[in-house]
Amino acid sequence: MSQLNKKTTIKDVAAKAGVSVTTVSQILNHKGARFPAATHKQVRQAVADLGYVANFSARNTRLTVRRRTIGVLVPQIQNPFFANLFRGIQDYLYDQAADTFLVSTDGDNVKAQQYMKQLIHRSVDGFIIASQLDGQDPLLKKLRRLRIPYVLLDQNEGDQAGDQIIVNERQGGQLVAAHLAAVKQGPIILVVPRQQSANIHLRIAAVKAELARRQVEIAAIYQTSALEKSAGALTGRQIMQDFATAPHLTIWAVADEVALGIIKAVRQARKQIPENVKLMGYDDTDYADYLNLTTIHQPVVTIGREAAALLQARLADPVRPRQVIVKPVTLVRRDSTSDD
Amino acid sequence: MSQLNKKTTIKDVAAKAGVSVTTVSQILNHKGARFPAATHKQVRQAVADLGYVANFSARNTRLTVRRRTIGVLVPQIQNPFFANLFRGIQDYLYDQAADTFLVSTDGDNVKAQQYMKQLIHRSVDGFIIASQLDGQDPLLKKLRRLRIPYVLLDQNEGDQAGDQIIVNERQGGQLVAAHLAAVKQGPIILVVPRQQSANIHLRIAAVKAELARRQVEIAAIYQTSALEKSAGALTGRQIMQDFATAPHLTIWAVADEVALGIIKAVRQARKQIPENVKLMGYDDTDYADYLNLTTIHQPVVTIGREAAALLQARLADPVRPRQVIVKPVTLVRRDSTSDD
DNA sequence: ATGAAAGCGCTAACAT
DNA sequence: ATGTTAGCGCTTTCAT
Repeated sequence: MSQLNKKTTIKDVAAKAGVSVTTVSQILNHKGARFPAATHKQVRQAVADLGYVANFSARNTRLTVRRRTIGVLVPQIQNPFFANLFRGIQDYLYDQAADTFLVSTDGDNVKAQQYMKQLIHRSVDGFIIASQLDGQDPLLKKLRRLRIPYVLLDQNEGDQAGDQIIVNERQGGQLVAAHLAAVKQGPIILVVPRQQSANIHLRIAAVKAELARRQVEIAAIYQTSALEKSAGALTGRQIMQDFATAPHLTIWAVADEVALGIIKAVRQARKQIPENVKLMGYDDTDYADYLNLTTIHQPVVTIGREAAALLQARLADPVRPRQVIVKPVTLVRRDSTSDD
Repeated sequence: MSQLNKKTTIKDVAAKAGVSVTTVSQILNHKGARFPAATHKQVRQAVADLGYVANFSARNTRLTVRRRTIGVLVPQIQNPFFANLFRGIQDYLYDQAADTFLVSTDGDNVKAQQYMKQLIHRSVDGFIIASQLDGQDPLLKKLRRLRIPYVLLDQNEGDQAGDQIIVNERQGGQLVAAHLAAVKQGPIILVVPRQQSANIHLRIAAVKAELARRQVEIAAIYQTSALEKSAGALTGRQIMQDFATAPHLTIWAVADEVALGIIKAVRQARKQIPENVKLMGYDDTDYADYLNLTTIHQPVVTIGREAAALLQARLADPVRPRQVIVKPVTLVRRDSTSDD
């Protein structure tokens, strides 16, 4: 059988085909027009027989136009929001001759740092970062120092260097507030994360401001430990306990995943949505439609595609003016806030 | 400012530090014990000043132990089942000095083929394949020809070459049937995919066999076009229409995502789960718990980790005997099949 | 303690 | 139509 380790090289192919390595290289790179069909055939045959694949690294040392490599950093790939973001990115890059290393940081910052370091060592051409990072984050500082371009998603401040795609959080917050005011039933409760990234902070501030403008009172604001279902369920249980005697409640959760946890808590408290509790989320995750959850739609697949496009443009022209794209959001009404 | 294109090389660093490239290389690769601290400092300083990162490809041409690269193929990263699988894989590989290219094939076989081709050209060391592929699939044939190792997930036959992790579908099917028999209320309906991969086929066959053994009748079997929420909803609507007059139904869906679509259809038909419809899924996706869906638990994160371990072992020893690991499943009872 | 030189597998310029 | 040679950026051997 075949040797255990030694990969077959272009030399082996050349020897087997009875030609020089140049001939093999040229033909395999579609620059062998001058060689007769017979030579092509011999070479192809030898390649097939030996199962030869050119060494990627060796090729790259000489090649001028290389296939690009992109690093993608998301906080949680299990969250369908980020899964769809990734789809959008892959969608675009697929046609653009680039491959993506995906890193799901899962709240582990040390891991994220180390992974990033690895990807940098891999000569990754650029990054798309959806994990919340402060502009002063050592990771971003490092990227800037190394002049590795990156596109930041959903972080409205703190970084003045990278291209960005942000969502109109002010508009989103206003839509939330207006809808809460319209469907309001019993006390209004907001569920927000303890740690607030810039964009989430803006979102919440906009909700508060618009409710205040409409003179609608907020009964309570609960802090949840993470933007995850389990954290939402915990907070939801607390709410149902604290407001056990209230026949009606109106709750807004900062993200659909959190709302999903609250749905569970409401059910466990043997209350009904929307009869007893009107619930609203944010993101319009794949699941919102199936859970009948009123929410704010973010065009996440599009955002992924545009982020990839932004990065690609930046790679092509490192000195083009910095771009910040703002995407609008829309309200999606579903039964979780309906009247009956 | 810095030049537009030219990356800084080890030569630039050497020049700036006033030493030879050898010295730089040695120090940067932690083989510079013999150099005095002063030299180290100069080199590090030059590296920092220039923002130097060693060219990955150039390094790799000489390096003996390289960081590994793994390709991961999943049908749909938005499905939390596969997102968690990926987490398991990344979890394990992270410590094992390997990085993963993720490809979500999204039912596009042409795209999958082309992506694979790219990854092969990238000298990917091995693949973990969760996309359903026939053993005769050209993709697998190619991998075998090129002697690139791969681990197949969840495909019980058709391939005798790669290591595999499979789930005990027979056991799963029996658990489903036993539970259906126990909670049965009205006609029993199965929802299965039109295209059945080997493992899904086994699962369904086991359900049928066990129901037959228990002399429990299946009222109808519906075929759904894909293992997706939207397909499930479509089929669910059809069921609710066909059985509009039945006060009670018992439905098993081949996957949680499909069950989720059915939940929506049931709700739209203004029926209640579990009062009117007892519903059961398969997979125990993150969402099943939040939707109160009775289902069969597959230890997916573990499967991901073990798949990665299997591949790593194979890379370390290409001639070790072929491994096939069978994982057990468990029934998870929730309210969607409860009594009241 | 340091560097010159060889060589990794490949592509490309330059003969022939 | 084909091969010889240089060189990519790096690591490693071997002198000094």
